[in-house]
Amino acid sequence: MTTPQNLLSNLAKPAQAFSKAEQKVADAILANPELTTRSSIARLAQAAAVSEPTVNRFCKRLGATGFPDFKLKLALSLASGARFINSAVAEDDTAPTFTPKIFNASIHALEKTRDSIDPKLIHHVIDEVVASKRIYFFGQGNSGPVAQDAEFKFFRFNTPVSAHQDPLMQRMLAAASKPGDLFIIISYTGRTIGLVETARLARDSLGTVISITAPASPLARASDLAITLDVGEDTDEYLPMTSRLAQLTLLDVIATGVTLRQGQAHRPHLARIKASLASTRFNSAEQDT
Amino acid sequence: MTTPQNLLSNLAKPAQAFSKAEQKVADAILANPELTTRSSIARLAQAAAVSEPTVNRFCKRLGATGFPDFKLKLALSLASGARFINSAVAEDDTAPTFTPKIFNASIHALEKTRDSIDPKLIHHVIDEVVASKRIYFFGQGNSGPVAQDAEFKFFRFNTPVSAHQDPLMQRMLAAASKPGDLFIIISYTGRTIGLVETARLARDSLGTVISITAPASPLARASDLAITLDVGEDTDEYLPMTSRLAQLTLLDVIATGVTLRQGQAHRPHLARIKASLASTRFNSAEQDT
DNA sequence: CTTATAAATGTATTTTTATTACATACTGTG
DNA sequence: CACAGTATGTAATAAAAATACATTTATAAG
Repeated sequence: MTTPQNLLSNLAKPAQAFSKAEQKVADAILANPELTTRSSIARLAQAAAVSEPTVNRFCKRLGATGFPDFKLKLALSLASGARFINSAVAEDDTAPTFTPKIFNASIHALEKTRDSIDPKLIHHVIDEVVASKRIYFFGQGNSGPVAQDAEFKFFRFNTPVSAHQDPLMQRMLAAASKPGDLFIIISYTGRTIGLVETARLARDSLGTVISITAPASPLARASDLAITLDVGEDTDEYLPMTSRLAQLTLLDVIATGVTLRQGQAHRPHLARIKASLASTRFNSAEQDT
Repeated sequence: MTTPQNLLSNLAKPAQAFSKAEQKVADAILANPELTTRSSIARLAQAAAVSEPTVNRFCKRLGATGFPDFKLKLALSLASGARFINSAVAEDDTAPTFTPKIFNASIHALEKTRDSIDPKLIHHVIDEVVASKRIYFFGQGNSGPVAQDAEFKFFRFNTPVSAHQDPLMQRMLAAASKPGDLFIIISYTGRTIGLVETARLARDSLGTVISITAPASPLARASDLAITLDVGEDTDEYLPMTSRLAQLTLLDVIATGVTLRQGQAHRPHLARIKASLASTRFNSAEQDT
């Protein structure tokens, strides 16, 4: 993806030392950025009540090579929802204002994750999943539901799978592991003592450990493979959730990869699962709940 | 946000009846779309080995008003990751190709949800949450983990909250409800018989029911308030997951709204929760797990 | 296999748009 | 208040895009 230039927030920044005429240009653009992306330099110059070269200089000052390039960058930063990204939710926000902010933060986190994932690593993880005889998903606290979700996702494969949130259960299963057992451990911080110890136990007993966690964390070091997610997290106030979306999507990527690897083999199995759900629905059944 | 034009996928579509020269233009653009957004019409014409008016006509045929407008739209569809959106994961995809596809599908789902949410409805939902004395999150199957996640999220408020996935438990709690009890029921299809009955039971007993579900579904009709999500779902093959991301983010929006409404009041409570987690971490504690 | 006709493409021109060079008007400082 | 130095505008030039129109190419009827 193109580097987000985020022109727009630069424009609005009061710290920017614009000259009088340039400020007029900035104001005119801010008044209707959408329109600006489709305007000619003459039109914008008129709207700002300045001369055309002033507009041109303004564009160059902001890092564009000229007016057309500026319009392009502006359009790009408009498209990426930059309008809200940098602005955290504030005390005086109301539903119409904070709703897009939160969605945009989530979108931004997914974009960031998408651009930072190493496909080779994913490939290796899929290898491990396909090779495994038994899969355990472990998570505690907020990551517990993620593990559970993964269980549903991986249930369609023929490999036995289960999710566990209870630390004692996790520890027992890890200690009893044997080759062919795959432990996928999810932890945003990678610092939860219980999970790190569990990972070590599992490897000591010859199980394989894959973690989805923070870069350079104790858990990452204690794993055979670590998919590290560095989603710049929300403030102290608002509990982390964007990381969970990234984790969930990542697990979906892995599940999809496994599906593709298995090809046609697993499909009858899938059909059986669907059929078993039909009777729990008011007609026109779909696959989810 | 701007309507995604998705020019790019139109370009690649083989169904498009392009003439010989126009096909050359399409190929030239597809060869390097990024570059095209910064090219002049002359440069592109040369790259495609056609005349300039041909390029211009090509642009108009694709719905642009001219070449500059075409470049703008192309840049926009490039930025929105349109490269992959319409292209479902295919049998011959490998990790480097399907990974961005899945992330983009998720991003797209969130964008769609963001643009379809009615802030007034969110406002009402927040009213109900703030007014409630007890909150229950119900979900079955894939939505179970979402309910559980919500429990974590809402735990920081002083209102007692719990999540339940067991149908019998759900039914019992619903039947025993009283005014002040708020049931938030999550179901992608809105057709799970057990959940719809549970909703009715809860309302019969004077509890309040809010659902996060499909538009015009039995569950939506059985609820006091229904937040409907219509995330065009994945194919039959790949189980629905984008809907869950939308649900999760939506719950985050609601939780944020409640936080803002409560203002400073709940903060000591939050601090206490954080302190209680500190000892489970390897130094430098963060808030998630 | 012509030939008429329409569609497609290209050439040359005009119009629009952007940039540059340069002149003028400000701003602040000694 | 004069003199840098910067900021802005004017006018000319260059670049880009769109148009009008000519030519070619394909298509179908005879």
